[in-house]
Amino acid sequence: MAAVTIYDVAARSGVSIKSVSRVLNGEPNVSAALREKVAKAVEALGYRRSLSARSLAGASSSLIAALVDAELTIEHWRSGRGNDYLSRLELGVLMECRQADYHLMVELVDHSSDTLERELSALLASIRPDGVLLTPPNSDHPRVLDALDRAGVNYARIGAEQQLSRGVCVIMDERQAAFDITAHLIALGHRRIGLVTGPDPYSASRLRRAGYEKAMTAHGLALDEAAVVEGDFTFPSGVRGIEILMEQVPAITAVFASNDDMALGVLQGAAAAGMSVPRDLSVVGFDDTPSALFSTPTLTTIRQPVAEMAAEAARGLMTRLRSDEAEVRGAITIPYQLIARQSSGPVRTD
Amino acid sequence: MAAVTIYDVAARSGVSIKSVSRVLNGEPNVSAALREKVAKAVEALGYRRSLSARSLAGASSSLIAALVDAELTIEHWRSGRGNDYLSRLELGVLMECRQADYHLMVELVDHSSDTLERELSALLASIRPDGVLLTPPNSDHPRVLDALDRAGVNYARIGAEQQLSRGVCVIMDERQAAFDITAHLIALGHRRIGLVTGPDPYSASRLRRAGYEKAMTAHGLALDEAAVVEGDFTFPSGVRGIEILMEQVPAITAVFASNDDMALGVLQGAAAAGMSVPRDLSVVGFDDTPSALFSTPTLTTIRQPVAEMAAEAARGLMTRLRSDEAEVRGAITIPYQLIARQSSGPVRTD
DNA sequence: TTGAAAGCGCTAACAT
DNA sequence: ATGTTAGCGCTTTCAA
Repeated sequence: MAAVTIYDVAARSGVSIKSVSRVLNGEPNVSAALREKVAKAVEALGYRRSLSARSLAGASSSLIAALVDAELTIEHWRSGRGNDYLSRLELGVLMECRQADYHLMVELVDHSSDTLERELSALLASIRPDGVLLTPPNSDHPRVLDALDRAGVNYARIGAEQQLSRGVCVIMDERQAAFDITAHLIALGHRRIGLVTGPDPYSASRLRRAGYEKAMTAHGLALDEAAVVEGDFTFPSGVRGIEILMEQVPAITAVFASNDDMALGVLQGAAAAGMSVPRDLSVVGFDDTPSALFSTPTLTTIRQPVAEMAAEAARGLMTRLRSDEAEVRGAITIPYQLIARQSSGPVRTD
Repeated sequence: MAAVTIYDVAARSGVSIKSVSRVLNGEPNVSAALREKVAKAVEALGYRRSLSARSLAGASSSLIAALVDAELTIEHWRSGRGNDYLSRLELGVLMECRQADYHLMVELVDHSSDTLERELSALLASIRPDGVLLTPPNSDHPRVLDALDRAGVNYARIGAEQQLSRGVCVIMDERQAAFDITAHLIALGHRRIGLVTGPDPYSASRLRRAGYEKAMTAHGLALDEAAVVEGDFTFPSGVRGIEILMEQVPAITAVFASNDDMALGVLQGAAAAGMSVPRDLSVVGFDDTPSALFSTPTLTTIRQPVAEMAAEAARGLMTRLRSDEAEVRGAITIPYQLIARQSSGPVRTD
């Protein structure tokens, strides 16, 4: 079971280990004959370069570390749910890693820890990834970015909002998307449109609210404080949201929930109150989670191409790794899509 | 930016690198004073052992590789969906890795490749994980197991069915669960119960079908070939499933779909056909995906504690790694839960 | 175009 | 209880 090493390959092909290394790395100045000999020996022996030896000796580890928020993860773990966002994200990254021959390591990072910097630099010192992939909320966390900068490691930020010149940023125009979906409701004749926002610390919450407000005022509609309630991105908070809204704004005909889970809650709350969607109430969400397709009625929402964003981020990161931080470009914006389904319809005029 | 090495720590604390190594690894025969000195130097320098150096020099890499099916992943990636099962699984593993100071690497493996063995041994030769985590369908793939055995690497198998003495197996009693949920329908008075199965290659499909059949015959109900249709675990195949069933078995009053996605499809198909669930038709699924809670009506199903299974698998694997394969125990069976929601009700008797 | 030799930062025998 | 010395399997100078 002794592993096949570069020495075995060198011996079998009758060349030096350096030559083998050259062939393996596709370096120039190697004769075709030598290349051929080595390739044959590699094939015959089933040789594979050791990742750890390579990262120890060389400058690169071929490792991409995805830094996932611990708190969020633990919460999901507790409730026995998966994380659709993360799952899609990982799929995207995985596909790119496979192509570019990188390996993906998934690490938990507690963004709310007060020893955050220490933990991060410890992690980086230990695994020495070539690049780091940041997911929300870490992608917008200045202390995280600072720590990575200090460690001198390249990173890509998915769904970032601020300081978009730092790292490879891949974003979606959340504000415009929220504007669009609100405008969609207005186009259907709705005037009294409620909003169930997400928690304020999330940049997504703020941006989506801004888009909603912009759409309202752009169409000459008044902003009504009573028509806005704050949720926490969970299903129950959506149920509560619509209950409050119905009380505060009895004439309400449409609701924009800041994410699908809450929109689904709104759907259920509306049903419980005897309202028929979309006849009595139009409901729209944001994210296009799988459930948006399975709900009754199916949910009008914004599709966020998370996997694509992640793939783009990974690609950007790898490009940067290759070119040694040569090119510095701005954020990459990925297009979203407004998916009109059954939950939104023309305002009732009886 | 030069990395802090064990030599730096040794120099600062005035001891040899071996002593530092001893302290770091918690080896015996170290005086408290020395331990103290080293700890201080480590702290002061912010020293972290290099993963690659450790795995190169030592016998262990502190790496767990999760082998995820490429085909399945690519399919999810194409359709822009996440994979709830995998997501939950990963959460469970991640929590354990964090505790035991292992790192998780996620790798795609194409179980249908005809160079499967080569790819696997190449992967193992390259990253040299201490242990491997197998997810379905790889966890039941003899060629995969053989390749891992040949490489001499320990593995845990999640959701395995066959040869449960190989590796650390963590399973759920799918057959019994299917039996239970079928019996649940029978107890509600249903006699004509349809089954939408999953694809045959999946052991889960076969086991669930077996449980269904056992429950039927155990309660003196005839097995009707026409009441069984094969789906492919997707939502559309559920829609098609109920369409076919209604045609083949007009008197049908209940359907057991082999997973939730298909059950949700059945729900939609039934609604499209003007049937009210559960008044006209009871529907049950399997998995308890998030959507099961958001559907209208909410879905009666079997809750599979995937995260727990994965955590248990990881724990078992790590134990085995520690004890050098000392203990050989059988499969670990994790309890499931029948969750009765709105989609199943007493048979209509008018 | 090719090769020899010196590390990379650890662990592991083998002293002491 | 502590230290010395080899490697682990590569990449990287530096020579030839």
